[in-house]
Amino acid sequence: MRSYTAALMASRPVDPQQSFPDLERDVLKRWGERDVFRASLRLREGAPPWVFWEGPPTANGPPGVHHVLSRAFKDIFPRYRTMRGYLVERRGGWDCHGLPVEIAVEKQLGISSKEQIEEYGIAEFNARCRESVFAFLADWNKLTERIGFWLDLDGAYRTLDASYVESVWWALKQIADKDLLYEGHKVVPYCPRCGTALSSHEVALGYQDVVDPSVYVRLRVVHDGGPLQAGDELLVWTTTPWTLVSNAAVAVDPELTYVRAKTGTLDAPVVLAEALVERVLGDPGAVQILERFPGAAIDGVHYEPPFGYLPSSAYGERGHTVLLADFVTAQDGTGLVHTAIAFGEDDFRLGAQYGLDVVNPVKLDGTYDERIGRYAGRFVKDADADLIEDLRSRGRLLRAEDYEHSYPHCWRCSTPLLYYAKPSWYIATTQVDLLAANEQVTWHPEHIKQGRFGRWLENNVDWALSRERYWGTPLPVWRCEQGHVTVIGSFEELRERSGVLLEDPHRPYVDDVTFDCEACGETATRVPEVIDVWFDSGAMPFAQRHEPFAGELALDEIYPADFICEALDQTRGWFYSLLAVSALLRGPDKPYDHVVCLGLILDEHGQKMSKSKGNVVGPWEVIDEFGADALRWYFFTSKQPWDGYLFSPEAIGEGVRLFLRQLWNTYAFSTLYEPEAALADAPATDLDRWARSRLSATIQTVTDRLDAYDATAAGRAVAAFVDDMSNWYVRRSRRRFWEGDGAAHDTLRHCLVTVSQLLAPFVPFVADEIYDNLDGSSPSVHLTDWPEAGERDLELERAMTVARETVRLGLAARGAAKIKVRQPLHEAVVVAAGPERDAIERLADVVREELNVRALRFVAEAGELGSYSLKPNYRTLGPRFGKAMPQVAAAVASLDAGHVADALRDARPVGIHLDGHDHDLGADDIQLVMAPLEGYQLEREGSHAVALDLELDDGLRREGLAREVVHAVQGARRDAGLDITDRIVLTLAGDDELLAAARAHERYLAGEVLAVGVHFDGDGDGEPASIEGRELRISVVRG
RNA sequence: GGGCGAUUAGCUCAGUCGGUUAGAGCGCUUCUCUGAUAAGGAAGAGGUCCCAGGUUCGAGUCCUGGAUCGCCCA
Repeated sequence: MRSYTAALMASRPVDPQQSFPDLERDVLKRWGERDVFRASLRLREGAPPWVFWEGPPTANGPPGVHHVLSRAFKDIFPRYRTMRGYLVERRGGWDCHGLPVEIAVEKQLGISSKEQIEEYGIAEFNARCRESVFAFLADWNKLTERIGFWLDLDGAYRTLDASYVESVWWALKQIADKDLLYEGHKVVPYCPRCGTALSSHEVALGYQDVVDPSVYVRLRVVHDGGPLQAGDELLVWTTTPWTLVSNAAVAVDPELTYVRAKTGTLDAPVVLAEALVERVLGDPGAVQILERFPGAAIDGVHYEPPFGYLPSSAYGERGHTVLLADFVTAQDGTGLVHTAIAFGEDDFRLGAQYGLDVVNPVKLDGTYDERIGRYAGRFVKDADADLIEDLRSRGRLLRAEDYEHSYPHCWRCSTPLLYYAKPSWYIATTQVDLLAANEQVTWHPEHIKQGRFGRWLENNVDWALSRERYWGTPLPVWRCEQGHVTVIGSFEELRERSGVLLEDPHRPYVDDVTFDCEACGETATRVPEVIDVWFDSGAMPFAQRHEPFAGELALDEIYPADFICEALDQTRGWFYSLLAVSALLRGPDKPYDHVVCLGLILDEHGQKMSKSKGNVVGPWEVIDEFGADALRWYFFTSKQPWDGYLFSPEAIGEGVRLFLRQLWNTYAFSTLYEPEAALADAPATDLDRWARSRLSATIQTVTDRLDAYDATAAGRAVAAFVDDMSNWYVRRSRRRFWEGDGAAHDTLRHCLVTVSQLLAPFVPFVADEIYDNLDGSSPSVHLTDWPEAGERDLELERAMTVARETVRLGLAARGAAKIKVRQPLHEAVVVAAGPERDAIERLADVVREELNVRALRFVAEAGELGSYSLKPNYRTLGPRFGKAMPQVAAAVASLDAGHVADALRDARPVGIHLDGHDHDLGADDIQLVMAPLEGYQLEREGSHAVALDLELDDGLRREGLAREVVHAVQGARRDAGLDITDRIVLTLAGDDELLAAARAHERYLAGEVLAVGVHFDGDGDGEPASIEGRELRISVVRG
């Protein structure tokens, strides 16, 4: 066992009022001076690696408190693993490309369209993007450092670097070589303002509740056919009237039942799904059903389109006819679905199935082209009202109303998205087994795997990769006029073909590079698109190292990461792109092992934080007031992180008061007293052994929970131990510290130093300060090895639990009797038997002192103080007796309690009779419960009770008064502003009985108040005090 | 409309394998202790464990349905 005596002498004095933010700034300085982060990596050189990947944020906006959340969790596990002996490299990274950056620059420039960007010049525009993307880099770095997130910021990877781009190209080439990169003509969510298609994860970011028109349109049947006659009207429903101008067909479910119905208000019969008659036409009594038939019966029926701008022939043979489809439902609308091939995914598929031609009369800026007559040039969404009016005036409208629903908008500019058939480059992620890769990942919380993420992967569609934008990794696809496609996988390959070695691979420079097509010799030029930024981030594992060009690590040495951590919104973002890129390149092996998935941060009322609501709590205001440790501690321990947080400064302050202050004060106390030479080798007590055993238990729990990525339970276990130290170990051991007991000092020091190690991953600043002052044998706690749990003394731990319970009961009894703890009493009578009694006897001194009684008397029989009643233990008996439990309970209740108590004490079984069989019950099966006798002041719980002898004799009363005098003098010391270790000369005057009591216990009094001299001849001008109505005058002079 | 999650004291949260009388902290009331602690201790008030069914000897816990909230998707 190590002695801390030497270290003690060297320890700095500790300010109990220490400001944590100030302390943290000092610790940061020390880390800098001692180069601790780098030292922690050097220390583990050659050790087995434990791989962490930083999901790159974009630094073009200031970091918020939710970034502190993810950065706190990105820090705790790497710190822990480092202490466990792994080499944990932590490279920072920045996501540099993408629309957010372009939007910000557009705002700066006061422009808002692609034309304006090209007018401005792509080279200059991208140069501005390059600057703007790091506009808040300093803020990010400052915050990262301030919260103690150890990350290699100098060596951070950047997705805009040429080396990074080249690795991304390499990956795309690999994918193309597997025939998984293709250009498709698909309906994509498209932002007409940004002029680009959006990926599904981008669409997910922009759903808004909006009110759209909901229109029911009547389409006149042209020829008799099947159950229908010319002039009948097909009813279709849509919430996008602007697509009606390019209506190409009507879809029905072949198996659904439709009706031809006559209403009171319309001349012609109408056609719709039977199930929707009432919803669409109202009062069913006023509707006459003429025919009922399945949808298949009207296959091929011709109708007049709602608008005549585009002739049926434009769509081919089946233009403006009824088609059979599998996506029609009778959930809403009419059961007949308006189909505009260019503007819906289902529509497009159906059109392809029936061989309809794609006709798209909407230009890329979202306005109608010249084919749409009077609407040409108008933004489609703005034309809705006029189109509806047009239908109404021509008798084609059944009804138009408002319809509130959630509709996707552009996540950056809030423009409503259009679904739009466009050529676009895809990665065939449906051809790789993403589910198999996910299967091997361990998610925290578990349900993400099969739930949110797994369900989403099951419905995975091909990855729409291309963006018709400027600031991004250029799609490395060149195409000649013959349409031959060449995918370039490196700068060197491009140089070989074109003779150009790119310095900057971005647009517009890369756009100028051409070469002769290998297949036909014609000139190949690059396609104009850049790629989805999520592909950039998904390529981060190898691109951050410029692999495979650097040639240091193979893919299977790079993958998988041991740990990644991001917020829940990344299920469709980085979690997906990492998984997909890995699966595309290396198959179904897991890309990452453990994922901690964090929840959202809401304000204290559960509202989203937003600038417009003014409820945003910034990271700096919290850190400046409470410190980074406080914020970290809150995130780690206030709740399970994936459930999200109701965030308020008050909640953080509570953690400071209840945990950090308690820890700090315990630490400060440990530096107040020095061991006396004579007591340096004092023997360890049960209390010492208890503290060390509890420490071992805590090490076990914290290690176990951190291994399971459960910071919450781990942190709470440390807090519980710190509370045990502060409110029990130190409280019960104070006198030993005053006296200079070496064993007590060593125990407390050992516990605190070990706690500082356990806390190092959680609250790295306070932990390091405590370690540095109390031990300091290493330059930082973060350079130490994680503590090993020592042996535990389970019997002693259990005994202490019983003893503390006994104290609690005794104090409750005092409270009930209104006898202050200062007043000593003769004895406490404890009812306990067997191991409980052994436990209390073993720790009798602790119990006596805490209760301030001279003696403990044990009563094994309940009879003297109360009587036992019996209760069955359902937990043990339930599984054994099952349905018979009610009879067992009755049998137990009818046993003689005294007899059972005797039997159980002697470890003899108790028999009950049930259904003609005898059963033996043991001590675990029956609980003895105290029932009090009348007339006794006692507190009981379970089988265990404490009663107090309240009789006072003169001796006890004098001692009680002496304690009151001590209490009063301590108050006077404090009022006089003395340090707690100052010696005094004490002069008392006043009530004779008080003075007599003080005189009788003079040595005790002097010892307690650190008096080097006590005089009882005061002249009455000391500080007045009143004890039980008696007057005392106290004068205190520093001695 | 679908998926996932949540709902336990005024507030923030625990609650293991289904087991007796559901816990902690904060806040509140009363009392108390103090030679580290703006702390600690005791007592009190505060609960239809979202609702309704079901399974079970026994349900906060398992099942089914529903409500509300959040996120995601249509």
